[in-house]
Amino acid sequence: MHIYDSVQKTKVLFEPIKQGEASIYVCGPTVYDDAHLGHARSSLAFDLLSRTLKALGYKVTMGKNFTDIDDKIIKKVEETGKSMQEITTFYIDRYLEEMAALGVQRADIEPKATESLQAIEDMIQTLIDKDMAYVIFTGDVYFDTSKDSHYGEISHRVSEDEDSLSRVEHTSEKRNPKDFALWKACKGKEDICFEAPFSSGRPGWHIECSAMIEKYFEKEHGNGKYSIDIHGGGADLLFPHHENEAAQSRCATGHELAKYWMHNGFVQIDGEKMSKSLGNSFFLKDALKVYDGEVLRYYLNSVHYRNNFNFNEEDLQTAKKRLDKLYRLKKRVSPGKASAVNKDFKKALLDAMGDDLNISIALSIIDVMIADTNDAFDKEAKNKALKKETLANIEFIDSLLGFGGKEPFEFFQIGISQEEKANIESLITERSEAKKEKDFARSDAIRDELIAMGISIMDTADGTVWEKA
RNA sequence: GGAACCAUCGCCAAGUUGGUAAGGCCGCAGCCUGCAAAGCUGCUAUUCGCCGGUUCGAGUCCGGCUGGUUCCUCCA
Repeated sequence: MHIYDSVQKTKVLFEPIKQGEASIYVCGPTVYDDAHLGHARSSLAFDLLSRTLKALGYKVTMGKNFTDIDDKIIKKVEETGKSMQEITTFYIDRYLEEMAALGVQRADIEPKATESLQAIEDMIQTLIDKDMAYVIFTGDVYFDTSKDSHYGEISHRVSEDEDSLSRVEHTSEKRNPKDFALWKACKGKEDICFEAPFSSGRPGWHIECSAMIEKYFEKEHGNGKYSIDIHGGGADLLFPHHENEAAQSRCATGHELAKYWMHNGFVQIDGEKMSKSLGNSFFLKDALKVYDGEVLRYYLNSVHYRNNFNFNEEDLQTAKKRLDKLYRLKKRVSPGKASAVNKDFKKALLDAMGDDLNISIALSIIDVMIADTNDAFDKEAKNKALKKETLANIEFIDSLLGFGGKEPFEFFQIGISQEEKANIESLITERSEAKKEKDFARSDAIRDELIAMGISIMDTADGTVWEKA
């Protein structure tokens, strides 16, 4: 398996800390609002990574955190009058539900900041004790970036002279402009605070991930040199978030946080990064109202994870057409029992995905398989061995890439109610009778009626089948 | 202002170590069909933003230019 390491800025051979195992930690969402398409893409990208490593035989341990202490959450508490926990559990549940709809496998470890406070405090205290962090008069604790000679190596940021041009505001209490908060002391009585030796307050964002990785991964997955194999997240997290994480962990523990760093590209709308401030964010829940989760998954995963992704409806329809072809083939070989997956096909897919998740190649291999198989069935409709192998191939696609697992006839009927279904069936029966009597005017009229309803029909050797367009 | 990444057919999009352009959508022709749809077959970039350079040979390496995006501030 080769992966692109964003720190080394090149594709490298993945050599895990522990033979045959892979530990991955991905920065999860701050749970103060619904997930948008960007969260989906990140989640999907690392789901693909996890599935690929599993298919290659690695024992994967996936961690994804929930940041459930944060300024934005507190703001939401103030706005809504609800408790912090009410808000965070609500959005965590929503997040998990929506990711499940996209076929994202659950992480093995899902730590929350609120459940890791001791680990966070311990790490901050260690840094203070080592004089790598300092408490200012307000009770805030800052990390002293000047004490870490490796600071900047993750994001390749030159430290010189940055302050003169930087847009970062200078806080006089900070020793260095780039020092960042490990702990924020509470400001008022209504503020949400946790007691700690240094002050009553709450953790800064960066320290959460470091402490959680240390707490949940280091012992079982680390080797004294690294805590985890791969640390992932969106490209915007590289700096400052991951730089800061790496610095804290390095200074507090004496070893590096992660052996490899991977970052996914953005979802863009009309060529611009999707974000709330731009007012162009697209909630996943809204997309899921209109499109099937599996189609969204296929679409969002159809472009290499490191590239930016320009979301638009036309491309989504194209993606759906491509997925449809797989399901039409599945219809052709269903129902039945799967035999063994074709070895060459499996190897080709694994080779593609093993090359830094080259999904484009993987999808093209699938397209070719579909065409070849259809061709073979056109020539020999009752090739039982091929039917079984095709079912196995599709099962493999589902396990590796997370699509193609549905019952094929149902796939084409998503969103159709029972009454509509009955109506469609009776129209088709009527049309078949008209056809039998060679009343083509009547049968074509019925077909037009169905098309007007958004239903397309196909006459096959086994009778007429229909699909929602 | 500083830094990084990207620029391939009408659209989407692959293309480690330079060796002569995957796949999908759309389109055209054909097979199949009562006609369609679906499926299949064939065709569709002498060319990879522009200009130079290195080389027997460059989409792939080097330099410059132009255009786009991102990061430097919360952010997937």
